[in-house]
Amino acid sequence: MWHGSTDSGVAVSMKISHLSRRSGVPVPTIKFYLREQLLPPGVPTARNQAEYDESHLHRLRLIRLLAGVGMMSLASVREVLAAIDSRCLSPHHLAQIVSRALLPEQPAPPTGAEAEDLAAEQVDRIITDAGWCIRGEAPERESLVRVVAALEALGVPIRSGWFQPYVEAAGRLAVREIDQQLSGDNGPTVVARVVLFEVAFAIIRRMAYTHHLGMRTAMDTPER
Amino acid sequence: MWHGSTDSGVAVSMKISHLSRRSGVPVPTIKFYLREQLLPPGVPTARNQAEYDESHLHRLRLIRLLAGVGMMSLASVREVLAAIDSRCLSPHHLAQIVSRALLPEQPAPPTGAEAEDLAAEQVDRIITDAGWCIRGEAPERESLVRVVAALEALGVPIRSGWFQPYVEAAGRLAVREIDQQLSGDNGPTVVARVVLFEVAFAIIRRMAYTHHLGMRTAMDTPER
DNA sequence: GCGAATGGATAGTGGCGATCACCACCCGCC
DNA sequence: GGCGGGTGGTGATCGCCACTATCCATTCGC
Repeated sequence: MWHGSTDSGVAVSMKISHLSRRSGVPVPTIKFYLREQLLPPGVPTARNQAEYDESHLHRLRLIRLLAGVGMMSLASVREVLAAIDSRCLSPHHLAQIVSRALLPEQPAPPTGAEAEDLAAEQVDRIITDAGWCIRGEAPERESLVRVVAALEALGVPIRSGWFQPYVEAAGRLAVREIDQQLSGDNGPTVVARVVLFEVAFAIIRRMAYTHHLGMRTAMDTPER
Repeated sequence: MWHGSTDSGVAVSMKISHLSRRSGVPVPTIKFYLREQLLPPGVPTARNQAEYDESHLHRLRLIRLLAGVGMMSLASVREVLAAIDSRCLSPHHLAQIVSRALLPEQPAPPTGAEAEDLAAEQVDRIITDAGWCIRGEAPERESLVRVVAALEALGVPIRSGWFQPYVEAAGRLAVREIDQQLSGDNGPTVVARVVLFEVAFAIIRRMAYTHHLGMRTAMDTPER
């Protein structure tokens, strides 16, 4: 596909077109990322020549991973990259930043504050029942309040304990994931792991859903 | 908030401004949705007058739910609404359509087909191990293959059985959700349920993650 | 009767993620 | 030595999307 090139060789440095070929990202887009400071500049060898290395390739791949698979905006990508670059962050803090960058930042729709408060109460109960210490201003809490409010507006009663299985499952998976990455992972790897696990589980969930729907409904598949 | 109005009364019909007030959606946007055929036209009473009813309000809320909470494009919203309107679909088929509308339709990045095949093999093993019957062309499978390929490119080995806990958890939750909605739900309710469950669990997962990270790292929270 | 609201239609906005165009320059190769 | 294509840097431009804005003849409601 990339007609050979030095992909498996010891190419410690390359020009932009080479970087483009190895990453699959078009040259103008790489230039754009450079301009946006998502990608650090290469080391200049002349007025209009610069050399890029493996680190640029890795970062380029990471950007495409975050934006493509993780569906982050470039602004969020920038934040995550900044977190990676500031080496003073533990892998765990880093993971949390990524996790939060993954959740949609809805601009707080003007929902009636009445139902909102009731939902907030429910959410708080869920959180305390779970034994979690989540701060009140956490973006996760905000989002969940909105969702619960919507559920209740729909007539789905959120009895206490309703979310128990979800909470338990989430807890188990979280512990597992954290254990997995406790070992010596560097910044980018932690980030990529978090994103990919998140997305992978969402897909698996959908697969399970589809399968069990198929089980219940013993019919031909609708084929879209 | 909506200065009283007939929100709790028996308003079977209303004008566009009333619809706007009760839904919180600005009039121009409602007009836009009407133009885009996301919202059916009201019953005309004169050349430039039409009456809207509760069904319009519900649909409007559903549109905002799908687009806002579910983060669907209006194109996907349109598909889902069409599925609701074609009454020949079982709740299960409907749920599946929604579930698929929720997953991102990435335009298949030009990844090397080599790693792709290897990942496809892994994914197939995961699926068969889980005992699921997912068709090879299912969009879920496609997406998962891409994610697994990315994971492997990152050096995260996907041994067989690695995803076991995920698969089991997903299965349990799926069964639970399907059970919940087996009873007499109408189209819109099924759709809203699927979307809200999906989003809610994603948030709960993130909460669990944050909590357990906090447990491991007994430090002050970074506060973004 | 008259101001405000309505429907219908066309045009415009703002943000985002690239992509194009241009240009001086530099490298490799004949 | 020269020439053709690649290179960096920059500003402009594009396409898409989800809305908004503007206008106008009509019509409602008081």
